[in-house]
Amino acid sequence: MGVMEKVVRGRRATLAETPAVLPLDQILRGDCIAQMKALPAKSVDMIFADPPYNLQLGGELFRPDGSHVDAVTDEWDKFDTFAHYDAFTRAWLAEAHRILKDDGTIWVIGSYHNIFRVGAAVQDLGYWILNDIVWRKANPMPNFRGTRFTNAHETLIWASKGEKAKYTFNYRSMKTLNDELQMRSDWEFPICGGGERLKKDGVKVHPTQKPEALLYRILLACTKPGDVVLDPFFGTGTTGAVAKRLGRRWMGIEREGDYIAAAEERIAAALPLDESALATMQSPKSQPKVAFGVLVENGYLAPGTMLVDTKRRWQAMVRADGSLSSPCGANGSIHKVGSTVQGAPACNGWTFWHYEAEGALKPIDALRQTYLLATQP
Amino acid sequence: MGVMEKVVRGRRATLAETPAVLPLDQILRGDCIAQMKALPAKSVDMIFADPPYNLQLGGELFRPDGSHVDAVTDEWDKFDTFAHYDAFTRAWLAEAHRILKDDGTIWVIGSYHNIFRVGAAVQDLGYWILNDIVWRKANPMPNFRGTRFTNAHETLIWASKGEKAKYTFNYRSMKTLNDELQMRSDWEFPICGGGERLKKDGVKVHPTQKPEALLYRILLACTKPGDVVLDPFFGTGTTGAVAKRLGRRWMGIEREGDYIAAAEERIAAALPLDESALATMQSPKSQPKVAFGVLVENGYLAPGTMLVDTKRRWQAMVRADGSLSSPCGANGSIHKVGSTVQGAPACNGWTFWHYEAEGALKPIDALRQTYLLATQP
DNA sequence: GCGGCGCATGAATCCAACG
DNA sequence: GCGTTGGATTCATGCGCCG
Repeated sequence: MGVMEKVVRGRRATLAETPAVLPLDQILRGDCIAQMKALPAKSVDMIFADPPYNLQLGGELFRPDGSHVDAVTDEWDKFDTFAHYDAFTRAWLAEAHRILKDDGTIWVIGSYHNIFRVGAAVQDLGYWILNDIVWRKANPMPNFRGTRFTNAHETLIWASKGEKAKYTFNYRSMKTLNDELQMRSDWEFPICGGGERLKKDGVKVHPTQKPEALLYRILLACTKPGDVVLDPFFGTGTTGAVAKRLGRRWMGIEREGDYIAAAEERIAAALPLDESALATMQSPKSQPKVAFGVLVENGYLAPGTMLVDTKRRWQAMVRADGSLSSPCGANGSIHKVGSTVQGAPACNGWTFWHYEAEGALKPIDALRQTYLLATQP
Repeated sequence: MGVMEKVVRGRRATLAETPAVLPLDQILRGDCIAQMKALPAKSVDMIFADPPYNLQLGGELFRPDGSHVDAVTDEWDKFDTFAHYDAFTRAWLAEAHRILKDDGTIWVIGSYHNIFRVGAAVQDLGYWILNDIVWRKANPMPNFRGTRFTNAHETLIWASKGEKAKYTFNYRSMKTLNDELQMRSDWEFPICGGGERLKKDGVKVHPTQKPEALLYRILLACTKPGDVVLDPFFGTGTTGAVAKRLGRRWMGIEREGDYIAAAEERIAAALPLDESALATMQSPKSQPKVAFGVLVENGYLAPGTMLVDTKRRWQAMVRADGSLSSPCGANGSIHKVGSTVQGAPACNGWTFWHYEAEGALKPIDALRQTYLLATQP
């Protein structure tokens, strides 16, 4: 379905905000620059871009056990020179700048192979960098030959259209998400795997699928419900799936038919959250801290439930007053018992303790998020 | 004391490695580009650089000729300003490239204001990026206005002189430092404060003094004792103080007299570590090599002994000359036969092949360790 | 059904010395 | 310079099999 058909789908489109010509909630097949050129100026609230990294990999790499490392060798990641990569980068970033609303922002993710070139281009094109964000990978691939530091992170750039531009930043939502501390510029997430990783016949569909948690935090931080999000390197549609879940409108541009097919199936299966769950936190006064005990009081976690850490090395039982009790005799708050059993000076109980749900371990912080989303007006 | 005096001080200087013309363990006063131009080519093992971060925050900016650039905020001049910063960056990076030994490396630290421009320049000048490292600040300054994410990190770039260049990386030291796990690309340190922070009349001497722990890890990872480290933006001399402590030679370039005075006092007070304390975990490859045949010669393993892998899927017989012979016809070194029987591109015979001892399988590498322990003084 | 073990795998710019 | 060879090198996670 091409951009020229100008079809509008979905529920939340508001004429005042969203030009009717936008092909919302669709994947546009083709080259990202050409497709962006067909979109109207100042029509998009946010752009998330995961462009080719230009990895410049050499020969084959083997693990110490002799197994072969499946590298990113796709044609779409190959560029002859830095100059070619720069020209491509500046071309799509310039189109992105034209399409963005004046109060819109752009996110770009990359690694040291490309992010410096991307960042310089972002600045040269007049964008104003608001933050660089580090995605710390909880489980990165090791450096098998012992020749460098483990490459354990990727970098994201967040920028507005210019120095004086206004932009959306849901400060309270981020602070709430971070246990009432300001959200920092370093975020930790696992790489995309398990049930979230799209596979076909047991083989990963896309070599670099991003975790939904990453997009969830970005969209929650920098967009409002109903906002239009464009992903010019859509891949298997993580941006679209999370946007649908969070009640945002989305557009994706992708060249590869296999990726498009996987993305469409995935997004069709995604469930939007309740309207009520989407309200973001507004002011500190209307947003008190959530005590762990409140979750117990409200039935999010039953007294007697056993909590464990991710490695099941320690456990503790939830008591009726919201305190924990461990078999070794430690009692107190989720934070205190967490630090005591570990012998650590401090511990964030919200992320340390996990409960069993649908056969998987989930941090109790997830329950707090559920609670907050459900109770905030 | 100027560079032209060509004084050599200190203990570890080796004529073969360190040209006598280097002004070692000194601060050179003046413009960093001019001072670097006076240093001989290929004479420095490592460069650590903490350049001015940027112009838009009102920091100092100098053109390649050393003249001062007035801060400007006009939109039209922003490009002009970036261009000047880029020219300055490329000028000092080019000199640094000339001064570095072919197996030397460079470190540059920066924030999102400048690091993308620096990184692009590093790549354009032919350096080969080895890692980007994130310094996660344990105690960053909060974002007081609640308009962005807390800027809680800075970025370092580590690069060799070119794609094929060799370089020093003390892998074992880093792994040991990190509790026997590979050192990752994200490091956490507190910002410089407390007794480490240099103050004069209660006021901090330098606005961006770096923590010694950061330099400690960098020098430990990428230099050997006696190596020459240059810091072209010396400031209050963190690089010099740590280099002295770790038994490395250093050179600093700095323009401001106040910084120089503070740095000289600080470095004079720094205590070098003991030789014994400087010893770090060594990679096995820097231990004396032991040929497998030596073990046979010395009776650690008798000719005719059958070796097997851990799962007893393959076996091979030890021959008198230290080669192996497998039933399938493969002959040669322990590595070659190991790779041949597996059909693998490579194999570490020392860990692949096992012998039977007391009813258990032990790797032949254990015999090598025994031999080394028995024969090393 | 549960726990333990083995195996697969992830945006990776991944060797050095010698003849 | 290039081909050959010695030999050094991995962490977290999810899944499936087996006892």
